[in-house]
Amino acid sequence: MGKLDEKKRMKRESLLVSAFSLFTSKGINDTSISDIVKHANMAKGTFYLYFKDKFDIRDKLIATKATQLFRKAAEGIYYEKEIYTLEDKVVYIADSVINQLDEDKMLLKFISKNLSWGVFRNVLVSGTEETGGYSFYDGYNALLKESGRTFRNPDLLLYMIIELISSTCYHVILQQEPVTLDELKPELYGTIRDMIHRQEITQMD
Amino acid sequence: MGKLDEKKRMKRESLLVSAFSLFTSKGINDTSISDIVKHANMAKGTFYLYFKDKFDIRDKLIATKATQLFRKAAEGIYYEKEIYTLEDKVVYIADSVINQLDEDKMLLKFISKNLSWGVFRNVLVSGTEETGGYSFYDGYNALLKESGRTFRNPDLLLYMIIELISSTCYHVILQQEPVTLDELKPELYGTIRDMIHRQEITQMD
Amino acid sequence: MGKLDEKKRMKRESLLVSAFSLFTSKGINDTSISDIVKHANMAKGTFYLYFKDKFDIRDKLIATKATQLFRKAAEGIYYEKEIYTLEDKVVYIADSVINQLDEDKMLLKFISKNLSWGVFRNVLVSGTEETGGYSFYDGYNALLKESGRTFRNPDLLLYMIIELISSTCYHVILQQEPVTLDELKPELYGTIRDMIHRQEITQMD
Amino acid sequence: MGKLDEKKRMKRESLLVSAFSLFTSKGINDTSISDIVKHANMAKGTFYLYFKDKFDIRDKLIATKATQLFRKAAEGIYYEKEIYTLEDKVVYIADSVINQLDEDKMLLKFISKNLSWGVFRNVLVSGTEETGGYSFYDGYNALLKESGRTFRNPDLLLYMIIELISSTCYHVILQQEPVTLDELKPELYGTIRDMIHRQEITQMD
DNA sequence: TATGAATGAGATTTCATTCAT
DNA sequence: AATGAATGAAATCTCATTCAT
Repeated sequence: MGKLDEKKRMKRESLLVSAFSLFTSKGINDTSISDIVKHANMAKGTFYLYFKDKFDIRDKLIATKATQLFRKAAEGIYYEKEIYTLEDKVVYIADSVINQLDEDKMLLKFISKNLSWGVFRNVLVSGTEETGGYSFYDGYNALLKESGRTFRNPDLLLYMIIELISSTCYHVILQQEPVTLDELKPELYGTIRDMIHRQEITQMD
Repeated sequence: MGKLDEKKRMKRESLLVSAFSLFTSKGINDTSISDIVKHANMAKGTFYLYFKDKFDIRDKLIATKATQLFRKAAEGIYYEKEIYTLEDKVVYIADSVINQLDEDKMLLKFISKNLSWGVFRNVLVSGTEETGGYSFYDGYNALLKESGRTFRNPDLLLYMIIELISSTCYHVILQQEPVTLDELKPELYGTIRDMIHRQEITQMD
Repeated sequence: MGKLDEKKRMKRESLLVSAFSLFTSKGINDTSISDIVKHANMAKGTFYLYFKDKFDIRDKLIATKATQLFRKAAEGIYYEKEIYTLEDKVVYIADSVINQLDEDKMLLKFISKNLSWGVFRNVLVSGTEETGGYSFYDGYNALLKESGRTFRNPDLLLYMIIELISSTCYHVILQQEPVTLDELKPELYGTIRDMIHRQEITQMD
Repeated sequence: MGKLDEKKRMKRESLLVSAFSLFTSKGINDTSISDIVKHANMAKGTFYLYFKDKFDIRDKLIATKATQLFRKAAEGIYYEKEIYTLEDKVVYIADSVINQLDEDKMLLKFISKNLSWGVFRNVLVSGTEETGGYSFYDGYNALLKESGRTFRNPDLLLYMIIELISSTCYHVILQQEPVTLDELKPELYGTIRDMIHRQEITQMD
């Protein structure tokens, strides 16, 4: 991580920035490696010193961007005093993620088109070079434990929440269809609370 | 529909079949028009007599496949005697769709990668040449009316149900991750029931 | 000529009209036979019943159009009373041709791009199906004879006049460069008179 | 000019040579980029490193060839002792150009089919990469000034001379029709002298 | 490390022409 | 005579990847 000297890190960063900019504006299919290096003011061959191909740089980008997104959302919770229940915390994080995506629609497009559960696990569960060692998954499990409550299948719960959010928000944010984001939010957060409740194992079970 | 003579209909059908087969096995990006016509045993130029380009044939395919899927699910309900409540009916249809996709994983891949809410509306709401005039949307609204109950935003309800199903089932069916389909189903159907309940306007509202 | 029944003549005419319209608006290279038949509301195969290929129909068009152009110019001279000298007559005809082309720039483009001296001879010297038996060349020679004067090489004279006119007028009419048509005309007509004078054999020669 | 390293200059030159050879033998329309690179022993993609498309290479060729043609003609005049009048000088240059074209009929075909007044201005008036900074137009104006005489519209004079030469010589050189080149020359040069005379402003004007 | 010229396979698309109906 | 579906050769252009410098 700290091994690469500064100059090399800058080149790599520059390629990532260019690729993100082009992927989100023209789409991955219509972005060529030529485009990326031209945008980054480098020679074509240089690309291959840092990345294997277009899909390699795409995956590195998703890791970086998704990590930033979730880290920022999770960090915010420390500054909030009045959030006590698990439900409130999960909804708080969800809301933060959604608001970030609403403000950065390019990011939304990019993440939604490319973030699959498979990639998600790789990115958020285990730290990679891109994530800087941060693991959202660990944070989620800490939240559950902290609450002192028990859940049947925490992985499934997380999975369903994430899929529900990402799938419903995409069109709503980009097209305001079939409802606006403000109309969607209460239903969405209500449903998330229901999901948590449904998964809880009470003493009576 | 009856306008095109049989031979032309067969050619067109043959191209659709070939395209579907290749799209699902190699992916749309890695399927060329050359591949499609070769697979269909035709000359390259023939493709352009029937479709504008690769995206045109893709859209026609989605329309066809999605319509078949939903129609089959909705039809089944007529043969079931013991389903009375709206919740039961919706879950029955969802279950039918999921089972079809579980049995035809190629179809699942294709639909999931390409069925957006935008396309969905075009396909299921209004009849096109591909749908043969069938409208799933009309059927859904009939179901609601039939139940005698009132809902705040039926469109939003349908949107959320469809997005939840399609997003959660994709990885579960294809990768059995993070749970198996049998483990997912009760949670999913429970959540769908919660969603319907949540949207209902009772006299006390 | 009168052999073809009316229906067939109409089809042929329709193809010629469509081709001229497309050739002048999009250029010959960018006009396909498909375009022509589509514009003429016919089936593709029909084209080949009347013409061999694109160049065949082009040549027929040039013949028709060039003949009309020169015939109209030459006819006008009969209605003019005050034109006596050969020079005046030639300039009169030249002026008429130029004015026709100035008024119909599509025609100018088409003729200039396609009328070579080789084609010109075929078209204007000997009557073809397209020219309806009219020969401008005969008319020209009659003019010379009528004047009672003798010229070294009447063919060369005609050739030089036609080439000078067609080459200088093209850009001037279309681009008004390097001068306007009104500025060009006196120089052009003066030069034509010089040419005639230069070619005349006087008794002193 | 000295910027591109030798190897690149050679490749580019090789493409120009191949294109010229094919354009003049088969015509531009019937020459494909495939033909050009095959003839130049290169890969197809290489063409696009040097030229935008077929029309780009054509324009570059015209510029190069036309410049060479006029430069050579204008240079010759310095070695001639016995040429004093403006008329003699212009006729000398015209004769040189015509003789060059007579000796290189491929060049004649290519230039005549493609050299329009618009292109001519771009090529001969202002120096481009292809012309190496040489401007025939400047040389022409210097000739006029040198003569101490005044002309109404020097641009028009040049335009008419060039158009007359290029249009009359094409068929005569290639087909010996309607006269041979030797028969054409005296008429042509006589007419050029008339044109110059006609444009001169004498004190009596 | 970095460069960028060169490659050539391959994708898309057009279109003149044929021929069965 | 007229049609128009089918053909498949051919044209244009792109682009990932290599490699000599």
